[in-house]
Amino acid sequence: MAPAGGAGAGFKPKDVSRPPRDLEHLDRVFAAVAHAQRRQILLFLHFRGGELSSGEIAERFECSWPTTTRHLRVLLDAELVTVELRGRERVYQLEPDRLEVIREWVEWFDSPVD
Amino acid sequence: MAPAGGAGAGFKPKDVSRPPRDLEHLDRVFAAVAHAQRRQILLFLHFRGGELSSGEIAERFECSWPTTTRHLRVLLDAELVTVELRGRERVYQLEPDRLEVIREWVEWFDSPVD
DNA sequence: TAATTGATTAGCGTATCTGCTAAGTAATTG
DNA sequence: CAATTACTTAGCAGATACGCTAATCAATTA
Repeated sequence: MAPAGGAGAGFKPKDVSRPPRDLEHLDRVFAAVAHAQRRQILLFLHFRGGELSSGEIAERFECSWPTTTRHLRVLLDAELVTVELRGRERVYQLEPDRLEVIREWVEWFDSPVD
Repeated sequence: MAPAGGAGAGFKPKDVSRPPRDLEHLDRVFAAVAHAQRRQILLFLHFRGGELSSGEIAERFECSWPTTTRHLRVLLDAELVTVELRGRERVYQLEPDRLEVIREWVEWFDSPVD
């Protein structure tokens, strides 16, 4: 047990030697949800059934469409969403399982101090 | 049910008209944990029993002490830690309950889409 | 194939973040 | 009370983040 040098993802014994990729991933997830609009986008996706086009998402926010596009890119890089091209639309899909790393991180604080 | 405009804290019906203070708080918490070293500080505090002096924390990290002091300030502003003065030491205490807002936020994604 | 629609990319300005070193404050020790 | 110890504050430089508008690209429609 040891929440790993940098970010402390909640992993099991066998994962001890995981490459830094995971820490980078955890970092990207936390960085992604650090912005209120990106959190909103994720929730919006959830409550709208898990998938929405760029336009539907951009429409929902007051900032410019390109700004929303960039937020979507950050969410994509964190793998919190995926995209699928449909005709000339781009449909973003929520990947709720990816949010588990956050939950797991918080759960470290439930662990006995020993 | 509605995760509130900006950040979507998990709150119950009676909280619907909470002032923006809560959204600001959620924002500060997410911003605070967005940095790997700050996440490490919280975990370090947890695994060391919940309280440590500035020196003990600063010692643990490679960056300069003032840099760590500022990270601690961010954690304080997010109310994830508190300080207590003891002689010339400053003892930081973990406030694990404050992490609940993160858990609650993630739990929105467990809710049925309806 | 020209025009339209849906969306991204490019590029820029400003603001915030993060790191550093140097200077300052406050309690304790000699 | 001077020196030391423990820590924070000030101030600066470089990197990132975020918002915008203009330009571009790709699929459809006329």
